[in-house]
Amino acid sequence: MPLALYNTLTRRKESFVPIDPADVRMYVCGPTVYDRAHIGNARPVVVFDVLYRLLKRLYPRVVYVRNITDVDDKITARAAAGGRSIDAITGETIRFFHEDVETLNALSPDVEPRATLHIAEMIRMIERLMEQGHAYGAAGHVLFSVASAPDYGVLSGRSREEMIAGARVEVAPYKQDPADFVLWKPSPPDLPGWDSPWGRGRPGWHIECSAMAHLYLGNSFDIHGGGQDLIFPHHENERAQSVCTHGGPFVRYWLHNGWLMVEGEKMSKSLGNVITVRQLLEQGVAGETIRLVLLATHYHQPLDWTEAGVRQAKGTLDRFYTALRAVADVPAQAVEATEVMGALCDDLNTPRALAALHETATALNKAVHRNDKARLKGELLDGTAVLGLLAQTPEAWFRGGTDSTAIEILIARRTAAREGRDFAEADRIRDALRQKGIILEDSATGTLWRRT
RNA sequence: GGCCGGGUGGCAGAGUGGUGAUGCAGAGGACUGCAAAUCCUUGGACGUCGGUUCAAUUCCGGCCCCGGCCUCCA
Repeated sequence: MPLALYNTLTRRKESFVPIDPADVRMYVCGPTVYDRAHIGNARPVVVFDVLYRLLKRLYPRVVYVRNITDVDDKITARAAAGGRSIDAITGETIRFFHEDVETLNALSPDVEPRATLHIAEMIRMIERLMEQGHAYGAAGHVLFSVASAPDYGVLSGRSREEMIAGARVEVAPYKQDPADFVLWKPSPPDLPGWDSPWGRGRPGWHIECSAMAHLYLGNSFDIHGGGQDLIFPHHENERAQSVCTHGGPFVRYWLHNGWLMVEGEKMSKSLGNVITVRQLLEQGVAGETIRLVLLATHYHQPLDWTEAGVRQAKGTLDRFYTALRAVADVPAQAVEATEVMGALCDDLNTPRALAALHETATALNKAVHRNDKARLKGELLDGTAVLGLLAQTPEAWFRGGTDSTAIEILIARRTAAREGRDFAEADRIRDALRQKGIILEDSATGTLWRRT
């Protein structure tokens, strides 16, 4: 099935043609590890996880690299404020990040390189840029010369003049050109630093991605992803560095996910409405529910995170798991969810894929013949698998973490009451369980229960 | 100020030059002791003003509103 992706570089949806179909390569900007992952961090993780799963179905080999930025002024500031070492903070935050990402059912990337372990590669790249006249030293810094990059600005769609005219930040006096940016900056003894030809210092923000992408994916690769806010300056600068270092094309398809809002407002520290994955989990929102909320809006659109949206995602998963539970005794047939694949191959249209899954669920609920059930069950499971959903059993989804013994005893008592036509007692037991968040469902074959 | 994206029914959210996705919520019905779940039926939309067209929610332009970026925020 042909895949089409919206390419930020051309501002068009294009058919995806890999450089080497036997070795598809993707790089996604990962977290800066100084704090717990919030839902804005979770969005690209989940979105590009779906793309990764899709690519793995379409191509025999996919290499997915997602970096970890573990040197950054925000980390340094956090360390200074909390009186903790940088290593303690980054180590803990990486552990937390992995925990959170696992609850979101995101697959691990093939490579997850840390910036601090690739300083040598960065230095080498900066040296090459200097040799080629794309970079210069000034006041202990090394700066990238934007004027030397022929097509600088094509990714973000802005001219150098516009950027300089619109700049709100004072231009450092040592820059030859106001648009030039830092490749390497000096570090005083109290800040993290590495020895380099330009003295003890630390890398600028963009060079780590250029260096690590080059190391693991080569001069040029297929897909580069990240949040929309990274288009400028991060990806524009990263692209300029890489193109100037290696000559030819860098990335074929640039993909950017939209911004996330909370209850209609921008999510920001100043508004105090930042929601972390951890907070949601502690409130009892399942990781799978979080994942579905993030996939219920097309990745390119802004996503408004709301309580209502969380409830709706939970309801959708209840519906899917209910359909699955009803056919627990029917083995799934191995079929491809072609509607879902078609939707995802159309620029990762997850809402359309979910609509198709709803229709499959309805058909499954209606099916009477065993072979229809087997086929539709297979279709539902295949489609949700690409989306990374329905990864658990209905049993675990509906009852996970609940002590069932007491509930089973009450259900047995209620069944006895019903058999004796004592509906007042039966309803009393049902209401008592409902108070505890347990919903009963009577059927011809017995009484089922689930948590709300 | 410059650049970019968006405005779809009560809500969420796709899509399309001409038969109005999908889900939730609402209404009615089937099933049930009553529920729950499930199934069936059903009302309801394309910010605004113009233009192109036989025909526009869909293409073009103006306007209004919302969001984002503009040197280190995913």
